[in-house]
Amino acid sequence: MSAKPRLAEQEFNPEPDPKRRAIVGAATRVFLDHGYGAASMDAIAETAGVSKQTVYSHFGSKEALFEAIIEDKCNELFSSVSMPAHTLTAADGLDPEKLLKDIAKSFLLTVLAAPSMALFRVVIAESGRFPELAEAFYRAGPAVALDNLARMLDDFNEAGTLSVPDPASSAKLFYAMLRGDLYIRRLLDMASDPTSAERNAVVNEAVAAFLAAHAP
Amino acid sequence: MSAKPRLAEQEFNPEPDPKRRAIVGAATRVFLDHGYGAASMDAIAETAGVSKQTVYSHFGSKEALFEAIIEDKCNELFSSVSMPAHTLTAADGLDPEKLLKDIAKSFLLTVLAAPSMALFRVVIAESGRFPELAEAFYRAGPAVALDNLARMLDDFNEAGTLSVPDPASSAKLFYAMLRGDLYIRRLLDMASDPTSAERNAVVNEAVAAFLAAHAP
DNA sequence: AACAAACTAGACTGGACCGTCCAGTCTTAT
DNA sequence: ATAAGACTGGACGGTCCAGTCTAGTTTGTT
Repeated sequence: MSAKPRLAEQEFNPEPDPKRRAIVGAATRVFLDHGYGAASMDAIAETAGVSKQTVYSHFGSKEALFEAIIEDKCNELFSSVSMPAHTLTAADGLDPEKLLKDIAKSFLLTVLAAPSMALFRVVIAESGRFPELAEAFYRAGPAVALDNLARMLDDFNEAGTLSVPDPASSAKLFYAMLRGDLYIRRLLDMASDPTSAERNAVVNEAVAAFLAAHAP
Repeated sequence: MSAKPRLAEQEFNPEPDPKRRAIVGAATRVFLDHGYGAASMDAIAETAGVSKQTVYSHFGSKEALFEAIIEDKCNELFSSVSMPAHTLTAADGLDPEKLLKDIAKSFLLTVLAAPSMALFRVVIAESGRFPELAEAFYRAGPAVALDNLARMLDDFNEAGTLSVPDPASSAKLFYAMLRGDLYIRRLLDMASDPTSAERNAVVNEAVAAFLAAHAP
């Protein structure tokens, strides 16, 4: 009934419902800042500059709004993670070191940034109450990244550039190496958004160790 | 005023106040199960089999109780992590592979178990509201583990058994390798407590890669 | 026995919050 | 003009909870 109260005013919409976008933006900020429990629907409505009733017209409940916001944010944040590897998979004859470094840099740039951290913290905190959100998060992010990297490592293995007998495990190991001390401290909100130099130090050490362990 | 209402009834206490212990136990369960916000003081009092006033006599507020419980649990869980390495540091002439595997197994056994996971989830979730708890967690756990491992790697480096030019960074890398996909899925509450075989698979792969990257 | 400290059970206050309702306004299409 | 539908702003019921208070009971010490 309340799924899509909006009619197709314009099929080629320049802005698909500004109120709805305002609500989504406000809810994203409030939920990611305060967590599910501490976020109030009044605060969301006020932040959006919208009446509370309007919030309930678009999203039926606090739970529904929360789920919509989290899934939205997952897709937004992970779109950069899932895209580039597709184009890279086909490219053979490339330097494994450069490619791994590019992937690692892109990964850390996304994952260590404040929005990803806030999302991850909330998803972890609510994984008990919203297990389906935790799974959606995993499938949209880590699962895709692991899949792409494993496929790429398999290419390198067959090309003889690297020795990767178990691409899936090696892909997991590679990303694990990138989630070092800095990652933990970011999760605990003890470190601020790192500089590219700090990220590169992690990238270089991880890639060097990974290459040493997978020399042909 | 309410810091220590209890007198020194027995200096050599066989059980330092059973009521207090009941409250601590109940609060630990409730806080770790439901998180700070969703935990109610009534539920804690009832679980402890104690009146609410007694809870407030021992711990002045919900915040104070929460902080006490979290710090308690940190010290309890990390006592196993901080102890063994002390005895190992002095032992030279040992096989690095065996030692690293022992450390890794002990680490994963502790860290992937349900109580550590529950604690970590809550600390992450409340790291914004209770930054000092996040820091206490880090200092009692990761910091100690990193310190001990770095010292040990330095010993191996000087003995020539391994090549470790930067022990602190290598220690971080080693623990990072252990926090792989299984760790993430545990954090997201998607995987149940792993079997020793599952843990050992992670250990073997990580130690092999670490040794390859630090061959003398 | 007397007394004080600790405890219990339950009522109570004050406030936050979810979700609903409603009277009235504004926009848009017919 | 009229009608339909979205939105506002505020009030409101019901629930939950932190923390306080009271009156009465247990416990241990002197």
